[in-house]
Amino acid sequence: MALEGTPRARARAAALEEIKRVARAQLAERGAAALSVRLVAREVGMCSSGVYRYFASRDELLTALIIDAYNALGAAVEEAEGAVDRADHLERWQAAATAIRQWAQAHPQEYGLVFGSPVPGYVAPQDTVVPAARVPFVLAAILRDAYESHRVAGGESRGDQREFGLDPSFSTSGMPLEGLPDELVAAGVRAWTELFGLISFELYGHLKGSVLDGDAFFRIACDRMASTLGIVGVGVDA
Amino acid sequence: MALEGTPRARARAAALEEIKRVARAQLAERGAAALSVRLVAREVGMCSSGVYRYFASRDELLTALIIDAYNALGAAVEEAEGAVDRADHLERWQAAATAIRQWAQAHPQEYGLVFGSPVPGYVAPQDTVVPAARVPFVLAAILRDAYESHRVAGGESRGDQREFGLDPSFSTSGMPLEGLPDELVAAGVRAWTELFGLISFELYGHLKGSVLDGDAFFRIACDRMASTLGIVGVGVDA
DNA sequence: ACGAGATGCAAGCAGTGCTCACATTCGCGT
DNA sequence: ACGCGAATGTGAGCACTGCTTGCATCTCGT
Repeated sequence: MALEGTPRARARAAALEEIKRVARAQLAERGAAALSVRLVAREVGMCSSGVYRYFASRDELLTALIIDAYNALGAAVEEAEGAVDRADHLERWQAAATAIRQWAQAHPQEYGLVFGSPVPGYVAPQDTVVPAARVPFVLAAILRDAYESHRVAGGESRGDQREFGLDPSFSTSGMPLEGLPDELVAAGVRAWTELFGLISFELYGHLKGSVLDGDAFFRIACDRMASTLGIVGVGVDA
Repeated sequence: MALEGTPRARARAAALEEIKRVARAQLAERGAAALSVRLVAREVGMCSSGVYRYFASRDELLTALIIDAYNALGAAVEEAEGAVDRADHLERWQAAATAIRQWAQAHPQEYGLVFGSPVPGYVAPQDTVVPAARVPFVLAAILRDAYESHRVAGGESRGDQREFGLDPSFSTSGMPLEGLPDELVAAGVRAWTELFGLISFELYGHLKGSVLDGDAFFRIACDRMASTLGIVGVGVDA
């Protein structure tokens, strides 16, 4: 990992990382709209136009930060979920969900960059799809493991995902969802959206006045979601 | 309604509305970040500094648009839900949910302004809370009506909303939720967040690759939510 | 050792939000 | 009916932005 490539390439990579580091700091404390190339340049110690040797535009810099954010969130979730007994599916679900929420609260601006309203004419480049899939992948794996550990005869995928509005290529495109009943996959997607809907609503203050103890509400909500998905704790029979 | 107040006041109100109209148009086609006071001023036909007689800052103009957006969404939902047989709770739920989704898709930028990531240091002023409550109010009323029409003995609120993380003042602050079991109120809040989470995810492209037929998926998801909340159609016994 | 390409700089363009001193104009109280 | 004061619109200007371009410089691979 360390010191690979020519010195030139290493210097370039270092500068790139330094710019992103400074940009991330400014993003965190001033918000995405206030992120200024000139300010970043000043703080990095170079002329504003120098940054354009590394990022063709402000948008491209933002895109880099988005990809980093996806990866940071993905890594945090993978680590938290990976530290749990594989057989305790409920705890794995709770760990993953809690990790998402905690990361969001620790990095609200980066979270907003990714899951908030996209900036004006912004279209997500292809580079984001792999990092973006890391969290759904973790959640899907929990769902599949839980399903397989309590599998009962029948209830297989009936191949009519379209009835649920699902994309037929979804279950076969790397996501660990093969063989799961469509109904369950659809419920999983619903839980996924609820998870992020809840976290976003809480983060953006829409729950002010209705939810007082965000921790408690979130924990219970996750419990209910897991229960709906047939995800149970260790030592519990289906 | 028409022609109230002094001529001055009417002229001012007209100018205010005209500015908001133009701003809303620009917001719709260029996004919130690109909304420019100078451009609005030009299009309205006055010098850029003139608009500052009406809005103290760009942020204040945006806030006005946010309030209008809340009210437009609220009105759309109220109208759609109000056109349904009062006794058909399931259809009322579907109508309200569908109205939210359709409004969001018809006004993505305004929706994003309200439910997306808040701009940098932005804090929602108090003026937004009443308009913001219109949609939750409609949903809560459906939930209450459904509950009361199938009420069974017991299951009342036990007064320990805190256990669910709920705000004790929530049920008694105008929202039509008095007397509902805490568990049900909590489930209602969850459905509320799922609804907006789903709409946001779809609108922002996070479901690309998993959901193919958004209409179908949304309809089924709403069905399941309603079912979880005990909201059933007319002529169905509890 | 040298040449080429990568890197950084300064100046500049067009645009932004916002302020301020200045006209004008309108309408309310007398 | 009239005059004064407030409300309204103007234009210049400040400090900032993203981004481009021509030029120098410096570094690394051959």
